[in-house]
Amino acid sequence: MSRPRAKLIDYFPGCPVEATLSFLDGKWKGVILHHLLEEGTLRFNELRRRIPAVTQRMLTKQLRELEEAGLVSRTVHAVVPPRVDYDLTPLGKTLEPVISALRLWGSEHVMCGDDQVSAVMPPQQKVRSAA
Amino acid sequence: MSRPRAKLIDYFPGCPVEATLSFLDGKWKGVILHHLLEEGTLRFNELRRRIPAVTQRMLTKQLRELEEAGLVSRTVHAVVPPRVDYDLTPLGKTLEPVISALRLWGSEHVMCGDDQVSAVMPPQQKVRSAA
DNA sequence: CAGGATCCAGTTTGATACTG
DNA sequence: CAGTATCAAACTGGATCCTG
Repeated sequence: MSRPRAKLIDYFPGCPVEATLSFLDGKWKGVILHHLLEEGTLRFNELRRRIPAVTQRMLTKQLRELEEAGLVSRTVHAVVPPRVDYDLTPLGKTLEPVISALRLWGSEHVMCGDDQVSAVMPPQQKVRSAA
Repeated sequence: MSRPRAKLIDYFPGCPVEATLSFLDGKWKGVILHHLLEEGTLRFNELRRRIPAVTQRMLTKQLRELEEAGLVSRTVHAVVPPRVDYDLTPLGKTLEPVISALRLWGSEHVMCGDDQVSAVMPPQQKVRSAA
C-alpha cells in the first residue's frame, strides 16, 4: 500500500507501528533501504543489479516515493552518460534499527533466496526469482 | 502486498528484509500484532475497537492471513453469543523486537493519531481518521 | 544511462447487506 | 458476537516502447 498514507513526517492517523510501515510500503522499499544502508551511495543501475526482480518502472517509482518521504536523496550529475546517485538522507539512516530488526527476523525465521543462510536449504527446484 | 509472497516459514525469493515485510503486509497486520503484543488475548470486537478505521471484512481477512502464516492463533469458544479469541503464537511473539523497532521509529519521527505523543500536536483540523 | 509514457491484468479495499 | 457475501472502485505492479 502506498496510498494516501504517510508521505512526509507529518500527521498520521493511526498508531506508530502502522505509520512506520507506511513508509516501507510498496514491494521494494525495504530492499532498497537495505542496500543503501549496507553499501552507501548507489546509482540507478547498481540498485537494479542488486534487486534483479524489480522493473525499472517500479524501481523508479519506489525511489521517488522514498525521496518524497525524505528518506532518500537523489543527485543528478550533469554528465554524459547521465549519472544519478541515490543515497540515504540523515532521516533515512535513522531507519537502520528498523531494517536491522526486519533483516534479523527474516534471516532467523525464513529461508531466503539471497541471503547467506542459503547453505541450509539446497536450491532444489528454483522457486521463481521474480513474481 | 499479500500475493504469493511468503505464506509460511518456507522459502522466500529475496532478501530477509523483504521476507519479513511480506508477513506484515496488508494494511493492518502491523497494528493487529502490536495490540496482541501489548494486551495479549483479544476478541474480535475488542480488536475492532482498538483499530477504529478497519472494516470487519478487512480485520477478518488480515487475521486469517496472520493465522495462516502461523503468527496468530484463533480460538472459537462454543458458547452463545459466539466468542473468538485471538492470540499470538510463540512464533508471533518472536516478532516483538520488530514491532518494537517499528513503534519506536514511528513515535520518534511521525505525529500519530493514537499515540501518547498526542500532546505534541494539538488536534487542529482532524485529518481523516480513516482512509 | 536513467528514466518517461502507455496499456492492462490482477489484487486490494471499501461499502453494504445478511446470518448462525 | 463474529463473521460471510457481493458489487464495484481504486490501486499495484508488469510488459513494452520511446527518449535526452
